[in-house]
Amino acid sequence: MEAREASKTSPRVRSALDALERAHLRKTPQRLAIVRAFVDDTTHPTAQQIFDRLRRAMPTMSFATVYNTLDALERAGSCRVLRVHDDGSARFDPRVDAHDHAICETCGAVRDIEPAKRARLPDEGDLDGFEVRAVERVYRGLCANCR
Amino acid sequence: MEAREASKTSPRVRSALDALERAHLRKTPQRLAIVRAFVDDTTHPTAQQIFDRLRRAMPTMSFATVYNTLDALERAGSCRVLRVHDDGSARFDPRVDAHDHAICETCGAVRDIEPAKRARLPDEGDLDGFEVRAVERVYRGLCANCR
DNA sequence: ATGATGTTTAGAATCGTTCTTCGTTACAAG
DNA sequence: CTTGTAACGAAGAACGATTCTAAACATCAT
Repeated sequence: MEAREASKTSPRVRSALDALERAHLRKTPQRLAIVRAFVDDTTHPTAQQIFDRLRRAMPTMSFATVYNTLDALERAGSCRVLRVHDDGSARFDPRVDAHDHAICETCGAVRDIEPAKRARLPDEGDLDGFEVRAVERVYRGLCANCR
Repeated sequence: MEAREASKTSPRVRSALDALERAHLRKTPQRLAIVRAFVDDTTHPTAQQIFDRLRRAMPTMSFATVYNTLDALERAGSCRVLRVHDDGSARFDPRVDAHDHAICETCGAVRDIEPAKRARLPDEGDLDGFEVRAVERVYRGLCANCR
């Protein structure tokens, strides 16, 4: 029973719902379902993949709601959008702390990577007045499975 | 007259055409026009922008030909595709040597950045068997104009 | 409980990109 | 030079991902 209770309020689910609250966004059943289906997923799913998972439990769920909710979560600061594939499709990442991504050129899998210790920014001179607010690093290559 | 001659065979134009030849791709008038319109452009244009420039000189140019040619150039190794904007649209970059990009969150401009000296890869342990073939670094922030 | 406001639904619309069909052109072999 | 073959380009239709629209509905502060 403790496990069941914990699954309802896993730390990530709780933090996503708190973020919605802070942003004055309503906690609707749809949003709750999407948060639960997505927030502990490290595979960087597409909106379609999240939608497919939810159809079973909420058959009336609209595709637009998935986009709207992920958008709301992003505005609330508990989700990020990633565009790392050739087709430009959006992948959603529930991790919002600093981290990088490795993309397998063969199978397309996206994996979180801890950033290099003492990673460097370009020399100020090379930035030429540009003010860096965020850094994204993408490693392209072959995952352990595909090698 | 030297200037005119040089403009017809700028080093980048020549290198792009050589690359086409090496890849056994034909040097058609359309491809030549696209190469000339694009190869010295550091603004990372969309296919639409390149198409608009060419309309004047080649009114019959098809939109698909722009994509096909940029694709051919990419396969030939003298162009890269960049997807750094929220809409996932493709930007084309004639620079194929190692460099990074800064994206202005206000105006959307994309600027080439020289990579940091001694930039680091993540620790092998964190890569967990992933074989890195290429690294892309994107800096998001404010360009000198928009600050 | 109630109402103002925010949200969902379903499907249409949009946007960037790719595909398809067919006519044209380049190049090679004779 | 002529012809065959494959590559290429034009035009527009098709496609897939995402966003918009209008109307019905649900949430939450009061």
